[in-house]
Amino acid sequence: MTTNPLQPTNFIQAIINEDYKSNKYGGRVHTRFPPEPNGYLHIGHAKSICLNFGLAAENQGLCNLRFDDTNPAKEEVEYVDSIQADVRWLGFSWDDRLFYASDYFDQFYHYATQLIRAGKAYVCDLTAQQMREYRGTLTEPGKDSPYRNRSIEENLDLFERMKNGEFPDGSRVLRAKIDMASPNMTMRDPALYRILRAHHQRTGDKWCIYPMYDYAHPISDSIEGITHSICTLEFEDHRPLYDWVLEALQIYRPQQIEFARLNLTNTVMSKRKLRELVEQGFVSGWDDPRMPTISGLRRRGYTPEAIRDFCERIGVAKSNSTVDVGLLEHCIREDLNLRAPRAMAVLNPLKVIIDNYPADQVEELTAENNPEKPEMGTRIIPFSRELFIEKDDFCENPPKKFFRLAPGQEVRLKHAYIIKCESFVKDEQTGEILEVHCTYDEGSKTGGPTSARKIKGTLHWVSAPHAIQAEVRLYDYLLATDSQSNPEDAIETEEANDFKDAFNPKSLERLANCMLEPSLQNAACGSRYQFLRLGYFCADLIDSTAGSLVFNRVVGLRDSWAKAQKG
RNA sequence: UGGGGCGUCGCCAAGCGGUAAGGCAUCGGACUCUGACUCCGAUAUUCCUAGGUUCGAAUCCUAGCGCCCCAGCCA
Repeated sequence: MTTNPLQPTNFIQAIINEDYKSNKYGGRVHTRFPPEPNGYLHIGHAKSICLNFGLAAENQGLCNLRFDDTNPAKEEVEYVDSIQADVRWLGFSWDDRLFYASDYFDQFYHYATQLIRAGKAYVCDLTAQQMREYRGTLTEPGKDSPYRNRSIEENLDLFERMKNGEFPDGSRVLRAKIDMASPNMTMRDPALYRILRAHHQRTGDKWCIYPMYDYAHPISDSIEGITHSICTLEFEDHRPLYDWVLEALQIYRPQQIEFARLNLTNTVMSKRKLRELVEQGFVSGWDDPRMPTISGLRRRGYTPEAIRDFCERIGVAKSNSTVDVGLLEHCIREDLNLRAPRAMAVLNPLKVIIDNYPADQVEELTAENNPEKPEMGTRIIPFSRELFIEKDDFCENPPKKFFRLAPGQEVRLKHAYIIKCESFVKDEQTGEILEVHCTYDEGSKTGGPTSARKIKGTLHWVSAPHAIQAEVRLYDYLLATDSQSNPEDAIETEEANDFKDAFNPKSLERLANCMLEPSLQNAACGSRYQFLRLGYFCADLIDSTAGSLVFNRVVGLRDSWAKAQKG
């Protein structure tokens, strides 16, 4: 109970504030997150989770987790487990309020008989095909089912026999008696119960009739004392039915509020499409780091904090929108910049030999772990005569403003010395640069007498004899469409018969021969680092082991040089 | 030609009759032993269009236009 309404941050909070004023729910705020356990949660669900749990928390209210398990044909325990893990990982708690719509099956049944007694529901024997024909079209009214005026006694008898398994699947349904001529298709005597012999993961074979969403949802909300039942826009047309059910039953009435679901550029967000990617092998699973699923983002290296921040920044409204994935990337960079320790890793190694450095000498250099946070301490990095630098950091014929290594050019090695490129060895057949020879300025070591010299470029590097070889996986967008410059095309491609035509064949690039600084040897699975000048990387939760490290690139650092080169 | 929604900067999004917040992106510049971070500055005389009401409109009225959703015994 709050006495000072919050400054509304979105239209739903504004409604809550109004409800406080009118004392609609006695000052209570009670929401729920009601996933159907038929797939993995994705970033779109995260928006809903943050909204529901967030609104409850900010208004000193409660939020339930409720599985909408009314269709056993599609639902599996694997999904209920993953959903709970994901919600928890995102940082939300439902305490002891974990519910299942199936908890209420007896109650639903009882209420249904009540509707029949009130003359508001009837058993209909029309086939699915016939029902479709009787329903009419968007512009023409439907016509009454010939079974619409059965007696209450007959309906009661038939419904009970439906429950008792006396009729085959699909042979009859229980329907609400509303209005076959309603301009709202949802109100044309919608089905409330169907006969379906499917084993339910929680109720087993107790039932052979299962309630429909439109019937089960309002009652579940009512039973749980939900105040604000938040759902997505496509249910707007269902709101009159939601209200009708509760009104007909004369039970407590929550209010349904709809908001626009999240769409993200360069990816897909429907469970159907995500499942296709998984089942047809486009990705390795629901948790493939390219997937916009919570488990995929987690494996990629995203933090719950970044995802929550993202959900706050995108806002909540009713207009269909597609958020630029760049905002998500911004959120994880901002979070990891402050938290991730730095390390040096070379993805595409090029040998550098410091000709005037003693062959058998090894120095232990000190490097800060995070310049943003001195309290994160320092670590030791070995330096020796032979190093690896990034192939991209050397150029035989450098373009203007190339502040990296090139013949005759000087560059600073991070935490170490200033070196100068004297010569290089090139494979004349392939044109590949094989090694680069340099000399170093002995006094230029970090902290040394000539270290303050102005040098434009600083490179990351790894001591060759000390380097740890590792695999690094670079990810790009799932869909290659550039919806920014050509939104129409993107939508067409994505919605085409086969959105997979837009699948980005370069969405995964594996680099097996990367060289890491030795401090990374004990990187724990899931630990995140900023590889200097490259981006943020996360030791893979599944494939990385001490003997064979595997890092995923969470997101690259912003790169104004690359951008300038392109433009 | 039915019903329900939505239309404010490239992408999100505030605004609710008093003279266009903020974020992302973009473009300049400063700083820099990460071309990162940070910092400074720029960026809608205009709110889908056209009329109208008003001293005053993105906000009210009228008429259009555009986009999304609905004809599952899915959710």
